Amino acid sequence: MKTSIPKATIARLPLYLRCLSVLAPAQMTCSSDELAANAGVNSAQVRKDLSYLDVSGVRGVGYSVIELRHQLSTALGLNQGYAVAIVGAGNLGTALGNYGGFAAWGFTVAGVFDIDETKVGTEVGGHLVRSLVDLEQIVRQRNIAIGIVATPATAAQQVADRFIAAGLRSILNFAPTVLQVPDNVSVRRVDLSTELQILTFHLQQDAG
Amino acid sequence: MKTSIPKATIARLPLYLRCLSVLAPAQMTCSSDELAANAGVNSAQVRKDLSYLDVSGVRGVGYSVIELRHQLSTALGLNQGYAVAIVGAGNLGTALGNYGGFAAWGFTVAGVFDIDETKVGTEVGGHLVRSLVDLEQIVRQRNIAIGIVATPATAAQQVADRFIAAGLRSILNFAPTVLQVPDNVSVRRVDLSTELQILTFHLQQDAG
DNA sequence: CGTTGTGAAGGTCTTCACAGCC
DNA sequence: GGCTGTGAAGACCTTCACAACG
Repeated sequence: MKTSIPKATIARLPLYLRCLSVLAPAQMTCSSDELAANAGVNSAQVRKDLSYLDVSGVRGVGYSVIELRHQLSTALGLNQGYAVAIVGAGNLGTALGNYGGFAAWGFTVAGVFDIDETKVGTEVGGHLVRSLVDLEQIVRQRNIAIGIVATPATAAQQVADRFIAAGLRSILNFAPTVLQVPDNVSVRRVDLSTELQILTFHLQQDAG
Repeated sequence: MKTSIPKATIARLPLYLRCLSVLAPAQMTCSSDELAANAGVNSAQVRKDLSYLDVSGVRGVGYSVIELRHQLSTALGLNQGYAVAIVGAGNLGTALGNYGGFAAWGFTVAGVFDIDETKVGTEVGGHLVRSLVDLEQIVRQRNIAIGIVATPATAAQQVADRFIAAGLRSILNFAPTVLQVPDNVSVRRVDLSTELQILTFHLQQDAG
C-alpha cells in the first residue's frame, strides 16, 4: 500500500471479495489464476491489484483465503458498519428495502423516506417509511453515511442537495439524472437505460 | 466515424443523450461546454467523443440539438426498437416491469418470466408473468434481443445459459454474480453492493 | 514445480493548447 | 468573439514476461 490505489483497482476489489465467497468453505488458498477466471480478468491484473493491499501471497501456493478476505474488507472499509438512507419508497426503493445484501456486507438501512404522506408509517422490507420532512434530522441523529436516491429524476437533485446539507458525503443515485455536487462528495450512478443503450450499441455493431 | 469508437466514449453517449433531453425545447444549439457541464466531464472530452460520430458542429455556435440527438440515437442503435425479456418477478423484476423508461428509449418489454408458478398469470407493470419453461420459445418467437437477469444469484448463471442457448447475445445482469459467457455475448453488470463498497472505500479514505 | 511479484512495454483514455473557422 | 476540431503530451491502465522463491 505504498502509493494510493488506482480507481480501476478499487472498482475490482468488491469483485474479488465476491469471488472468494463463492469458493468451497474448505478451500484455504486461492491462486491469482483462479480468482481471475472467476472475476473475468487477467491474472496479472489480479496480482497487481492485490499488490496495493497488505496481502502476501505464497509463491507456488497462492493467497490465504482468510487473509485475503480480511484485507479486502479492510481496504474497502467494510468493518465499520455504515448506515444508509433510502429516499423514495416506490418500486425501486421497495426492492432496495427488501434487499438482503445490505446486512451481509455490514450496511444498515437506517431510514426509508418518501414525500408521499400516505406512504409514511407503512413498512417496506421491515423498515418504517418516514416523512421526507425528517430527512436531515434523522441523517444526523443516526449518523447515516450513505444516501441512496431512488426517486424520479425530477426530485433527485433536491434530495441530493438535502443529503449534502445534512453532511452526507456519499451518494448512490438510481435516478436517471446527473447530480451536480461539490468536489468533496462522491456519487455513483446506477442507470438502467444507460446500460441498455450500451448493449444496443454492441447489438448494432454485430449486425453490421 | 473513421476508426472504431472507444469503449469509454460509448459509455458516455447515453449520458449526452440524456443531457440533451434536459434542455429547454426551444434551444436549437448546444456547445460542448454546456454539454460538459451537464454531463460532468471535460469539454474537450465531449468534442473528441462527438468527433467519432457523423456530427458537425459549427465553430462559434455549437452543435445542432436536433442533429446531435439524431446522431447519438443512431450511433446507439436506438431507432430499432429492441425487445427485452425480464427474468425474475421479485422486487427488482417488478420495479423493472413498472419502469416507464423502456418505452421512452424505444425498448419493449416483450416478456416477464418467473420460476414460481404461483406468480405465473399475474401481472407486473402491465406485463403478464410467464412460466420460465417458455423462455426459449418466447425469446425466439418475439425476437427478443436483450435479456435482463433479475433473479437471485443462485439462478443467474442458469438463466444466462438459457438466454444464450436461445440465441440472445446481450445480457443485463442485476444478480450479484459474475456470469461466465462466450466471447460473442455482451454482459453488463449492475451491482448494488459493488457500488456501495466503492463508496465506503472513499468514505474510509476521507476519514483516514 | 507452480505461483507470486514486478519492471518494462504497450494500450487506452484524458486533457491541453491552439489553429481554423463562422 | 466564441467555439469546434485535433495533434501532441501526458496520465492512467493492462498485459507481458520472467526472475524470485517456497
